[in-house]
Amino acid sequence: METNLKDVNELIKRRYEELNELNEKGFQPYAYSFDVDSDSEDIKDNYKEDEKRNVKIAGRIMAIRRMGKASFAHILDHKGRIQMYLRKDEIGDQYAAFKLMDIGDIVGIEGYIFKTKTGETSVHVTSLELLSKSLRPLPIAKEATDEDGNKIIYDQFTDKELRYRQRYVDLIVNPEVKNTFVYRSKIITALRNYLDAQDYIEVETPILQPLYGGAAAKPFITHHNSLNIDLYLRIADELYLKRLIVGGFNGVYEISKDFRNEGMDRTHNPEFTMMELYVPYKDYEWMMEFVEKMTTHVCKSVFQTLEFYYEGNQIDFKTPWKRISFVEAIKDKTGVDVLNATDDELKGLAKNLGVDISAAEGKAKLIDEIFGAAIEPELIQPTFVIDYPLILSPLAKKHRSKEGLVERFEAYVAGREICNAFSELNDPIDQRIRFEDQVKLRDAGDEEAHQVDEDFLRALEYGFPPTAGLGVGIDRLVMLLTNQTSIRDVIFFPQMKPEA
RNA sequence: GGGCGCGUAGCUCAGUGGUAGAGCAUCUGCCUUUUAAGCAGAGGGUCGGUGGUUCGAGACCACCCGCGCUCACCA
Repeated sequence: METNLKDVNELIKRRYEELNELNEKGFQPYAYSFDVDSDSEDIKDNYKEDEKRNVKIAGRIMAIRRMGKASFAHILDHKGRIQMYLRKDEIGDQYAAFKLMDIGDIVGIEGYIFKTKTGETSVHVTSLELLSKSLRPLPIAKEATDEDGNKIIYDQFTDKELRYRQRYVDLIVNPEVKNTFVYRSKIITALRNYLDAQDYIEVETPILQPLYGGAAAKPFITHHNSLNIDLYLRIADELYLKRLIVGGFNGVYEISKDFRNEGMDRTHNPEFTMMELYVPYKDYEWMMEFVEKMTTHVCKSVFQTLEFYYEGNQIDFKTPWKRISFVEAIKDKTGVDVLNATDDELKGLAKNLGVDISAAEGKAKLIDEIFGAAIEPELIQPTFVIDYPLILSPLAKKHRSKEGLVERFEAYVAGREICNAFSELNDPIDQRIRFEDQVKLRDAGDEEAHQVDEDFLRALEYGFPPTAGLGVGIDRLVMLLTNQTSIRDVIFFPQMKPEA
């Protein structure tokens, strides 16, 4: 047997030999199709003692117990595991073929449902077909059930590096991983359904952008060959979606990947999923209620509850959520009015809070750091933090009555931000001033300050209706609702360094 | 990027200077309701990599690679 596999070991070599033997005996090891008419869950849920219902199912062999002329095996399909029972005297040649099958092989079976002596609902196989021969050994774990009915898993595949690099294997052998991703999908579907039901339309805007904006972040840079220009991978969708509101849409949203060229840790992946929504003629007050209603819809439709458990905290999403003022919250906690404090006072406060102030150069960042250290960790139950300092928010509209503030809110849950929203700045003259202030910050060394987007300003100059805008970090929302502590556990293929 | 930790068989892990181990998985034999099936036997290793110390290194030292946790930055 020839193979190109460099790392052929005994186990893999053995499987190639079996593959050959199957071919020689006339068993096609890679089938074209198999008609399935049931699944493991249906079989277990709908077993009736007095009926030998016939079923056809397909799945991956996960455990084999051979006893000479009869065998038991478990197969895993998209719903779970089911046991099958095979007898040589009933399936003849196919039993010989089964001897050449392994854990990991994908098979199609036909048979009737029965219960074993020990009470496990199983399929008594009348026909067995190999659908795909597996050539690599799975990191298979064994399962048992203890006296109290708890599942015990032996030698579970736990190596995080391998699990992330070979997610396909992780998904096969760690069923709860699949669960989390099914929830992720359902959460996004629920969001989309809710937005569609309000008649907001889902749109697509450029990922490759000549200028980047809509957030404070460092971009990835790429190059277009025939135009011979550098382009940025978007860090946010905001500025393009607002152009569409200028264009006259009555509410647009986009669920998409954004890219930020920054550090990676358990809450940051270089590419991540954002949902942004813009609704004309509304303000941030309206948007707060919208966020409450949308979150309620997602929680109830996906999880049938508003109560969640996350990192040791019981979270209750019942509305209305608490609202606190950004500036007042800091003042109440520390006695310092960040709006009127001098730079030295802010630095002193930051130092007292244990903030590393060498990294936070500007006043805006200093204030942000202070909030992060003093207030954020206490925001366990859903809380709207409202009315941010203007200098933190170059795209938000000035507060209608409070000097130095903008109409902006972030919702916090379990000490983490889950969304960011504001009454959008629709005054093109003010927007230009804000951009110019950003340029000053950039010139002063703030790499994450905005660039001036002249086309965006031109769009505003045509007339941008008053608009409420919202951004939701989908990965973090999924983490919260599925009780995952690492973003890598809610992204199928998290960014990794190349394999050595 | 800094700090701490980890990397030994397909998987989970022992092994702190003297012949590379265990359980599961794999292979051979027996076994027609088993279920971590069982019984008897067998094979399987570039101990992440490269240098060094030593009579002798999986272990000690240096550097490198990868991963995890954490701090910094951010969402």
